[in-house]
Amino acid sequence: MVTIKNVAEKAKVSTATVSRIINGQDGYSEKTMKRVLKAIEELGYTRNALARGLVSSKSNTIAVLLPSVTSRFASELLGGIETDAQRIGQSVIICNTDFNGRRTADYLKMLAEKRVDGIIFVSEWLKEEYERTVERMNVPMVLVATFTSSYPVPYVRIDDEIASFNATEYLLKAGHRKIGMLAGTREDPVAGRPRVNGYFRALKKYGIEPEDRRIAFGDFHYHSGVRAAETLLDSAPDTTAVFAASDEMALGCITAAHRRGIAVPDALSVIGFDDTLDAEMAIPPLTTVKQPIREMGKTALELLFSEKPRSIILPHSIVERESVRRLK
Amino acid sequence: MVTIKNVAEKAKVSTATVSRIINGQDGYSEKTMKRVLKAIEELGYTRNALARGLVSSKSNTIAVLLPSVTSRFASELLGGIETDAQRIGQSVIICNTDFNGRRTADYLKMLAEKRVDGIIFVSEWLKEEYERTVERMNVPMVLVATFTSSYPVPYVRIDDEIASFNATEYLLKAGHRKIGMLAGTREDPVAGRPRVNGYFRALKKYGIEPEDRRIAFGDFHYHSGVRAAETLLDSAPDTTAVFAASDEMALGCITAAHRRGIAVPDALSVIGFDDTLDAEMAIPPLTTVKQPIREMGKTALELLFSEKPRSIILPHSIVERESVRRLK
DNA sequence: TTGTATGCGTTATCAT
DNA sequence: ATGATAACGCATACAA
Repeated sequence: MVTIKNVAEKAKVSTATVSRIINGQDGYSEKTMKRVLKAIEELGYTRNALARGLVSSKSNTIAVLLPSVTSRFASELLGGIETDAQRIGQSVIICNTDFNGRRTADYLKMLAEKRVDGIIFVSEWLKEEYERTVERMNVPMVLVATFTSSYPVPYVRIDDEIASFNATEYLLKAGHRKIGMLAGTREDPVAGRPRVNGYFRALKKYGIEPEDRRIAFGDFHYHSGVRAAETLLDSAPDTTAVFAASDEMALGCITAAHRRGIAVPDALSVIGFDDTLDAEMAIPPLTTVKQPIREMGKTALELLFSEKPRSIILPHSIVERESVRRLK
Repeated sequence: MVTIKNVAEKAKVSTATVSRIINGQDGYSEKTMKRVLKAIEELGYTRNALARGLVSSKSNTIAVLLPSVTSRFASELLGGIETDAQRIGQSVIICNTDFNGRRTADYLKMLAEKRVDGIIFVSEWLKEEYERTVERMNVPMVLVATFTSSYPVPYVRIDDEIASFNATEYLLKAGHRKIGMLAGTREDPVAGRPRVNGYFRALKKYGIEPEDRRIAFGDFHYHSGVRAAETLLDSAPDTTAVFAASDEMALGCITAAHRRGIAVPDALSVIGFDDTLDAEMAIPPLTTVKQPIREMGKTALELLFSEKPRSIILPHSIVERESVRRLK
C-alpha cells in the first residue's frame, strides 16, 4: 500500500505537507501542491481511514440497530438514513438484532470497538442494560419509533396512542361499531400497548365497551397478521371493521378475509398503520395511518449530530384509500 | 479512553502481555491472566478496532452496494447477508448507489479508504470503470444477481433467461397464447434483456411471433409496473396473461387490472418474478418464479472469503399460487 | 512555506 | 513467562 510517506518522497516534501494538502488546509505554495497532487495521482495513493481514525478517534461510521431488516418499515427508514448519511460522509452499518438480547449486546460491543460516531436504535424498547453500555461507550444515540422511560435518550417518533385513537375514530365516524383490532406484540411498550390504548380510548369515547374477543395479537408482521385475523374472525364474526397495528398485519387481514370469501371493504373494513408501499400495493388499496418514515430517518440523523440532545414527535396523518367502507 | 497501556500499568505487566491475553495467545501464567482480566474489567477496557485494523490492515467490515435498499429483493438479500456476516464477525455497511455513477464511484473510493475486507455488488451491471477501481483496491468482490463480461468477477445468480423461458412456458402450458410482458429496464443487460429473451424464446417455441405491442418496459418497481401494465392493456386489450419481470411489477399489473375492473386471474393471468413476500401478500396470491434470495446472500458471503474465486448459478423454481388461470 | 518529531492504540519481533 | 520496542499510516504542535 502506498502511504503519504511514499508520496512525500516522490514529491520531495515532508509528510506534513502532504497531509496538509490532502486535508485542504493551507500553508504551501501552488507549486508544491501540484507536485504532490501529481505524485498522489501517479502512485495511486488512497487515504487510510483506519490510521486517520486512530488519530482522530472517529470512524465516520454510524450504526443502525433494528429488530428486522426485511420489513418495509425498516427498509424505507434505512433508505432515508442512508441517503443523508452519505451526504455528510458517514457510512452506515446495519445491525439486525432480531429482538435477541445476546445479538444486541454483541453488536453494541462490536460498535464500541469500531468507535462508531453514533447509533440509531430502532423500534425496540431500549433496555437499561443497553442504555448503560452505550452510555459507557460515550457515543451519541437516538431512538427511532421507540423511547425510554429512565435515562432520557433523544428520540424521534409519532404519537402512537393518538394515532391509534385517530384510526379507530376514523372507523367510528364511518359508522362502524363492531370494531376489532389486530395488535402488535402484547408486551411491546412502544408500539404494542400504546396502539391498543388508543383503540380502547376511542371506543370508550363512543360509549363502546372493549371486548377481549375483538382483539388479537401478533408481531406486526404479515404472517402473524393472517393468523391474528383468523382468530378474530372466529371469535367475533360480526366484526365490521378492523384496525391493524401495521400495514403488514392489515394485509394479513385482507388475505384472511379473501380466503373466507369476505369482501374488503364491502363486508369488512380495514385500516392499517405505517403507510409503507405495502399499503399502496394492496388490493384494495389500504387506508392507513401515515408515519413519515423517511423523514424520521432524516431527523434521526440530524438529532444524532446536533449539539444539544432533543426529541421530536413528528405528525402523523390518515391516508384514505379504498379499504374502509362508510356505513349507512 | 482506556487503552491496553492503562490496563498494563494497573496489572503491572507489559502491554505485550495484555495483548497476548486479549487475543487468546499463550505465553503467560494463569495468575497474570487473572490479574489482567481483572484490570480490564475494572477499567472497562474496550479494544480499539481502528488501531488493530491499522496494524492488521483489516477492518472486519464488508460493503454491499445496491441500486436500491427499499425493494423487498434488496432487503431480503441484505437480511441473508447480514445474518451470516455477524456470525463470522463482519459488519456490513450498506451503499445505495441509486444507479448513479457518481454515487457509486464515491462509495468505492470511501470503501477503499476504509479498507473494507470485501465488496458485494448487487443487481447492477459492473462497469469497467468500477471494475478497475476495485481491482486497484485489491479487495475481493462478488456479484449478486448480475455478472460481467470482461474481467471475470465471481458471481452468484440464477439463470435469468431460462427462468423467464420457464415462466412464459408455464403460461403457454396453461393454454394462454396472447401473452404480454412487463419488462424491466430496457438497457439492463443483467435482468432486463435476458428476461425478455427468455420470453421471446418460449413464444417462438410455441410458434408465436412476439409482438411489440405486447411488451411494455418499466424499472422493476411497483409504480413502473402499473404504468407499464396500463400501456400494455391499452395496446393489447386481448391479452390473457402477463409475465412480469419482478413481483413488484406483477403487483402493479394487478393494481392496473383492478382499476379497470379486470379480474385476476379470471380475465387476466399474471406471473411474477422473485418470490419475495410481496408475492405471498398479493390478492390473489401471486404465482411467480422463485429466486433463492437469502441463499444468494449467504452464498455471496462464502464466495467472498473462499480461497479460489468461483461463480455459482443457483436453481430457480416456479411457485404456484392463484394468479394464473388454466385456460380451456 | 515547509520540516521534525511525537502520539494515536495495537501487534509482533526480539530479547531476557 | 514476560518485557522493551519497532512498526502500522496519519495528524499536528512546534520549529525553522
